[in-house]
Amino acid sequence: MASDPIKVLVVDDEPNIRDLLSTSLKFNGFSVYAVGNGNDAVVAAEKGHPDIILLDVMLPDMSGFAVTKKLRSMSIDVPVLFLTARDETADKVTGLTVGGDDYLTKPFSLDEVIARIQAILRRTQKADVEQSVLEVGEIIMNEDAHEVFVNGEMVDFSPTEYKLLRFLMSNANRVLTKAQILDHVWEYDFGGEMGIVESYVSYLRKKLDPLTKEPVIVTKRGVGYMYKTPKKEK
Amino acid sequence: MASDPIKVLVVDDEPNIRDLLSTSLKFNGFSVYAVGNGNDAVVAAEKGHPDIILLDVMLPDMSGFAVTKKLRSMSIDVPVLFLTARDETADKVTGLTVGGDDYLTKPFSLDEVIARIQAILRRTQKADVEQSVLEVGEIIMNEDAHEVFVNGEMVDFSPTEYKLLRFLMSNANRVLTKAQILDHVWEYDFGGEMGIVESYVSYLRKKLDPLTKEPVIVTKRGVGYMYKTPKKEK
DNA sequence: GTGTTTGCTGAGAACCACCTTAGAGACCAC
DNA sequence: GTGGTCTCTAAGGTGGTTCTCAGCAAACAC
Repeated sequence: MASDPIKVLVVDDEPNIRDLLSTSLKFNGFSVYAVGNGNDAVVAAEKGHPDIILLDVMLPDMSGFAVTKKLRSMSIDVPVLFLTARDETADKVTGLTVGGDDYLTKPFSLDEVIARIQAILRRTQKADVEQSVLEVGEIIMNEDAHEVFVNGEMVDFSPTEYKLLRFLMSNANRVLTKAQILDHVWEYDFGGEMGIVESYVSYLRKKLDPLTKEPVIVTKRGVGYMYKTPKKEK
Repeated sequence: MASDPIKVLVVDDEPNIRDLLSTSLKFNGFSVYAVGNGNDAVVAAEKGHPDIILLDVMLPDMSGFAVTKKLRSMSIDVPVLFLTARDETADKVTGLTVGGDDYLTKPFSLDEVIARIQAILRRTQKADVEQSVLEVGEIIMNEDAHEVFVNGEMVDFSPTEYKLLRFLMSNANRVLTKAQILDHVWEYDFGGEMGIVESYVSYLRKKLDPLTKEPVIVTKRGVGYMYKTPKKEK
């Protein structure tokens, strides 16, 4: 977070998604510009020099692929994170993630978006982003390899468990409410109850606690959960 | 409290709640403007440039979500603290804590409102507010972690105990009547007796006094209670 | 001193938050 | 398909939390 903020261009025709992404990304320190169709996207990419583009595949005027093709032909090599509906993924997206590109299926979770953006920027070295290794307390999380080591021992996690742990770790020593956790770790259209957070915290504890000196995830009754490190800092 | 006062826009269709919040917030040094429906809220947010909005989810003309959506689409990124009825929480909460936003269920306590507002402003760094660490006398309260240290030793408190202690500490060396305490720490529709304040003061003392040199909560008979620090500051 | 008021505290009942687990169903790999 | 993993729900159990009450102690007034 030292130098200039990372510039993100968001391209999606659904205002809801656009606002959701804008709000979330801005809050995470990115500079965001959002447009709703392909033509505007090309213009914005040309003039705004974004560091990365979040690009919906289905746009009203032209496909997201056409947008990138146009950009490449203009020698604009900004990396792209495609957003696709679940059924578009298999056949269409394959082979598109050339270069540093990647794709994400809708509905996604906000924490996942941030993580993917940082992964792409790390790979393309276009900007200084957070380390790919997140080390907090007794746990080391390697974002590139998707591996977690607890006091030197590797532990397997399901995708959701991994995302939850990452969110807790990146907010170490701060209480997070179940609503916050739900909003960031689960997909944005999740319609279920907050009890699922309790379940997944339970799963994490079952795997983590046998390997740590003290419980790392503490319950703040009536408030939420907190990933706690032994050392106390301000 | 150095520079300009923090501007709060209150949006609620119930005049009682509006007055309650306005009075309380003004008394706490905020500059308050209150409206009763969504359209007025959008106009007020546009013209008044508030630092934060307290927004009821159920409004007569449009939902609180629609209001924020409209604001976001106008690139007005002011953080929002949603006010929801208890039964709305479960299904509707998803997406509320995106960005710097947060939510509070009705009925709430006034002290909680202040604390949440300060927490949001702290996170979004939109204004200079109090530190997240409240240190008064021998007690250190970390608001982010919801942890309290008494002379270096961590002490657990229930949510109500915590709120009471926070209220006493933030009014250190000032006598608070039981009625004041009840009004600020308990939910605004609490129907019980003031004896409960005595009970909770007793709970606090039982936990605090063994760790402090002298009692920190003193009784002013016939008046109320006071959190007392050894050194006296203005 | 006596009586009255006010505050303190422990006990207990009702409630609620949380933990854990089992299981149904979706999804994926082979 | 078939088996396995993963997600999510539901339900029982547990202990924490809230609040009331009643008896006792302390302060006060006379």
